[in-house]
Amino acid sequence: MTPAHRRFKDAIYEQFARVGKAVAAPKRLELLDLLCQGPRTVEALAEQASISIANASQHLQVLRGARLVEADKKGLYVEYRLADEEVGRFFVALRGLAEVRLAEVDQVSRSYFEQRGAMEPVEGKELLRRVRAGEVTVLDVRPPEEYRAGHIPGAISIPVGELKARLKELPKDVEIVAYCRGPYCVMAVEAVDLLRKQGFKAQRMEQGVADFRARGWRVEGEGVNR
Amino acid sequence: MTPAHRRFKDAIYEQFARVGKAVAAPKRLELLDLLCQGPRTVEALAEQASISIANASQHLQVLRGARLVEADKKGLYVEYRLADEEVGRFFVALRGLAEVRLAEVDQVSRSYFEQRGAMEPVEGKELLRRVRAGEVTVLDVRPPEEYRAGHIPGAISIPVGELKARLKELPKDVEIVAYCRGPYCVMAVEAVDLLRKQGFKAQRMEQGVADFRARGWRVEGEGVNR
DNA sequence: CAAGCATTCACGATCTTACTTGATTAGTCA
DNA sequence: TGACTAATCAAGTAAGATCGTGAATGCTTG
Repeated sequence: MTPAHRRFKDAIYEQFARVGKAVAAPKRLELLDLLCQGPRTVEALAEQASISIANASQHLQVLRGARLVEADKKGLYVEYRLADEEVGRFFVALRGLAEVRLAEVDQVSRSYFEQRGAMEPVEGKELLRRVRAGEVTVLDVRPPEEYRAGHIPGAISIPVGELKARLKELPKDVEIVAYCRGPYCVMAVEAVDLLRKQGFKAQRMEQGVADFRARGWRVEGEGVNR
Repeated sequence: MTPAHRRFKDAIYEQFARVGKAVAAPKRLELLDLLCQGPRTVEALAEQASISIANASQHLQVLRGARLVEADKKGLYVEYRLADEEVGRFFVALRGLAEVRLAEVDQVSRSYFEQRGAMEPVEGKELLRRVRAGEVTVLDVRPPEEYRAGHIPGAISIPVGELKARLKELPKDVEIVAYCRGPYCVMAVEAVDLLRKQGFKAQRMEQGVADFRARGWRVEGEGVNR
């Protein structure tokens, strides 16, 4: 017969493990990362994570079972979103722990970004300071829905696909800092690439809105599409 | 043929999931929690988590594979410890997320603590303030190794098993605040129970050293048994 | 009411994980 | 050296997870 305190501990850690299990699959982490950018339909999530809709639906239900995300019907679509700001912070913490502890994260991203000629010339901290102080033009290159769901204060929105056609909206003389979904998203890398070739002074910022929120910094335009 | 950016994303999220998988099993979380209190041998961990030694060893290797813990041989024993303070903070964050999001955590612990007559009469914040200000006698009822590996500044160490025999070491007039491994550990509950029956003014503090570290507060006697 | 569509459910194939038992390794101490 | 011991490894089983396919659900719109 198991003693009561053992049964209690087993029950408690089993609950904790619900959260652990929810973040144990790579695809669920990718979905969570996408949801950190803003709410989305199942279809959009499936497409952006490159999985089938049925599969996405199942993963989302696992996440919902752990109460990390919530869903409600918006007309014909079901819209999923993070259940709580705390979930975004937790995701950023997990990602940060992986970055700190797993050398492979650095290897994988280094090999990818280097082969694309992406570099880290400017000090991250100094760049963040200038962004926050409004000393540079901040450019959000994510899809417009994500910009609407929340963006860095003062940023202008030009999706990376439209950038080439909308270059005239950008200043040639002041420095431009482009950002996207976060350190492992490539949209801002592409944007900076293009801008530099066109003679702009452009930098990439690794942080996205999830990182800003996790640091307790202000994010503009939240809750617009609730 | 999968595009390069997809392969990159898959590789990155797979790395993140290593951390997720490591915290997906209840027993591994229990081991992690124990290791937050201080380094331990495989045998001690197995016993305290109520699993076989072989099983504990395997779980510990999973944790080590995710670089969350480190091990080195100390004479006849292998001593495991957290790889990084960040790991302790991550564990506290996961636990906190489960507490906030999962009503079951509250239910399970409430039903257990209530049936033992444990209560939360004092405001947690006010209690913490008094502990940090040194206005009360702080009592650490964990095993002495754990006290040695790190304890709340100014706390005195009397393991819960020895408490009855060592009551004379405690003051009758000033308030005593007992703590143990954390909110889901029952040692401090027992201690407070005993103390009150003996006419002491005793309170239980839910926080343990892991919580103090996670808040960036000072912990005394760290690294003594490295 | 019926057609259309986004999402979920159900089932099965394949893979992974947790845990046990028993053997093996690598260190200690007489 | 040889008995002893902590920890790991290896193999097997049972349970659980991932993901695809195709059918079912339920809302919306004509």
